[in-house]
Amino acid sequence: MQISSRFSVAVHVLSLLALPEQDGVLLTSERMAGSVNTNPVVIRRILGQLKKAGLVEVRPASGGTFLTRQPATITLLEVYRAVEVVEEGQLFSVHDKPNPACLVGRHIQSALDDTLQRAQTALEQVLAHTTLQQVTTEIAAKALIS
Amino acid sequence: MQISSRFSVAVHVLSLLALPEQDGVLLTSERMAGSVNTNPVVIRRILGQLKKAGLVEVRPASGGTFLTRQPATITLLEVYRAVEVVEEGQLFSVHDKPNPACLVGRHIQSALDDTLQRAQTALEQVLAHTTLQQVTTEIAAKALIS
DNA sequence: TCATGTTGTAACTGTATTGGTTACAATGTG
DNA sequence: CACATTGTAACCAATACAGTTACAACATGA
Repeated sequence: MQISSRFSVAVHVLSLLALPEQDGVLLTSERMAGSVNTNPVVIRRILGQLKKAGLVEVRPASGGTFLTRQPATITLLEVYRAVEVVEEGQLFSVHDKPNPACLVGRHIQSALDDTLQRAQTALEQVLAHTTLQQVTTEIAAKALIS
Repeated sequence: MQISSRFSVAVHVLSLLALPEQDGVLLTSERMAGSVNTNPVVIRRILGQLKKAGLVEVRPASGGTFLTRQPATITLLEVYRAVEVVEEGQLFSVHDKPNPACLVGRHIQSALDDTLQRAQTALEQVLAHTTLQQVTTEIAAKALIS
């Protein structure tokens, strides 16, 4: 089981928006889909989520999408949350309704919960400390040496 | 998307094995299923994975399952790996085949990879530092105060 | 020896999520 | 007012999961 690629696609899309456009052409869902290599509707769905989270402004009809904030102030955790790949605090699913007549069944959930929560938080903290700018800087750096 | 409950069920099962049996009755898949509240076949499938990982010994036909190691030496990371809820290094799925003709498309994967790997490792390290014994101790503690 | 109970697996089911696709109404702009 | 684009709904195929039935293999103990 894997975390949906919606997250990586969202970061891809935001990177496109963060990097200087070539020749001022508008970034439509069609063009973004071309870079991601998927269908424009998939991009629009994700843009809708990013818009709802306040990360981008999408111009309907006329086309064009823009970041509402500086890349340095956008963390990957915000993106991760925006595309709802994982509900808050629900990365691990725990079997429900263990047998309350059993010592283990009665307490396993709360006994595990603390550890699972910490594991999940550890993952999210790494995302929280990575900004969109770091990603685009990395992309630019790789472009130079290759 | 969530990480399969196979993991929490496996920890539940191992906790049953780690805690002193009542009256020396053998722990069959049927009895474990009763505590987890699921089907015995689900338990046997997971026991098969734990056995393959060398964490338990299962007596065929006659019944009965036993830990092969002390609970203090078994980490939740081993259990997590044993039940294969997530392939090694594959917690995040990244869209494949981004457009190589695009600057972002060409470098997004490797630019993201480092961060995602660190996020995943952070999660696994929490599991690596939690032992089965800690879980059963927690269960026993909760049983006392409730 | 043989009946019993258990494990190990295969096969099938229903459910949910995902990513892709078609279709089309709504809409802002030139 | 024509046009390109967005925003959505609807549908599809693929995949994963947990549950279930069924049954062969087999160790034990009567």
